[in-house]
Amino acid sequence: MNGKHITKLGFQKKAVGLALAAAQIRGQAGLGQAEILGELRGVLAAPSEYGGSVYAELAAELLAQQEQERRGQSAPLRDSPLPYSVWGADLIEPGATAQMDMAMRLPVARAGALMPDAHVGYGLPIGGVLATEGAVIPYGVGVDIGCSMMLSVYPLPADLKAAEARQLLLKHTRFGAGVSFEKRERQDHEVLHDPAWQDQALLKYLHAKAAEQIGTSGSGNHFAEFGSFRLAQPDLGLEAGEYLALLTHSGSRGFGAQVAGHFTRVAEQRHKRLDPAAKKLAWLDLDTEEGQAYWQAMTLAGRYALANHEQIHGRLARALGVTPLLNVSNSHNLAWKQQVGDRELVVHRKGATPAEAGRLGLIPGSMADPGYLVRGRGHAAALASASHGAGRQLGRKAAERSLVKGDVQRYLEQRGITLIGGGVDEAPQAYKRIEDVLARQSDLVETVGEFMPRVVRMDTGSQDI
DNA sequence: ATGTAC
Repeated sequence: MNGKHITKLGFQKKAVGLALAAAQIRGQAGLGQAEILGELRGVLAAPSEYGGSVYAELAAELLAQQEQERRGQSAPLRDSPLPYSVWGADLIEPGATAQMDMAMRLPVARAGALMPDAHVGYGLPIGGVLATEGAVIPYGVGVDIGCSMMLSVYPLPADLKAAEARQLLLKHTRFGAGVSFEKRERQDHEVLHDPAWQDQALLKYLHAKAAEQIGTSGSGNHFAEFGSFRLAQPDLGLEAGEYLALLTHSGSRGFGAQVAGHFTRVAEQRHKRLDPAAKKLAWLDLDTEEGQAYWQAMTLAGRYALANHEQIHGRLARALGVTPLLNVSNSHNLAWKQQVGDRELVVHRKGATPAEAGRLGLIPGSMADPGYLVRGRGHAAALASASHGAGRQLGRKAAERSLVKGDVQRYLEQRGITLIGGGVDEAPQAYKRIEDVLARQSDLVETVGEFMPRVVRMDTGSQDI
């Protein structure tokens, strides 16, 4: 008798172990394998009849699992989507709108909005904002949980030599999938000592990876770049003018990716009868153990991602020998509990910047276009959100197919950009014009300052620029 | 996004 016999009967998750334990006891009582399997079949068919037996614990777990399934299946999709507001509809591909429509048909959906950088993603589109009640959607947060931006403005003129900036980035940042910091370079951080790591087997398991990778940047659209930050008028305690600044885009690395993967699978298991078109929008109820576990892991991944930025900025500030005048950061892949009207809802921002009234946020353009420090206006219909960047206008493969390397190189040269790494799939031409995107959301955020990249580091793409 | 499943 082993786990395979048990799972073959149809037992799942925790029930497998419980069934094995009960089978062992029955075996010791002298029953044969066939007899035990027969009894287990009986328990599976009618768990409520085995309350007082050796199978009591197993039966209770099965009943709980059945209840979970019923919950997930109790409310079907709405026939039509709840209404939601769209910013910059002329910039948004139909596929992204279709995904948002689907999200607004979920029984747990209450409100939503689509930002002008929106494009197709898994489940919820990138640039999608979705408020649910009592439930959280792993793919409503995204694969890179806590993906975020950080800006440091230094008390230095914006004339750092490109060669020096390049050396600093090469020495103090780490890019690439799977990369970690060398053992002797590794730094500790408060977040690694959070008691939450001990609360779940998954988090315990992922702690070592998190400790190895902290302070790294990863791959894809993540970057670290020196540039000039321009403040048109005095603000935030700074005089108007140009400053040297560092802008970074990073996330929760392998740790967050595995948390996302795990809980997405759990959510999909819970909603097996959900319309296949909404499969990637499977949710977890917050009043379940799993929902709470995801919330805890997601929150930890959000703080871990910001800790990555802190270490990147800490290393570079030390190397420059300066203390920043200003440090701003924001997550743009996360869910928050937020008061919406008279209810507390779960607001998912998947590639959307929190933009409550007065709150600072960072909206990057591309490796060769300006990014912006913005101040939120707290627009209610946008659930106090804005775009998280320019947004893709070409998918990665489409960019590699259609963009000409010489055109990309010329674009960088014309703007005086020094690039380390970088792939054609991340070329400026693969993104919407940041000016267009900002123009469509002037009622969501006001511009405070402009950051122009000068020396940019990214992971190497499959096709170098 | 990650480097492929506790």
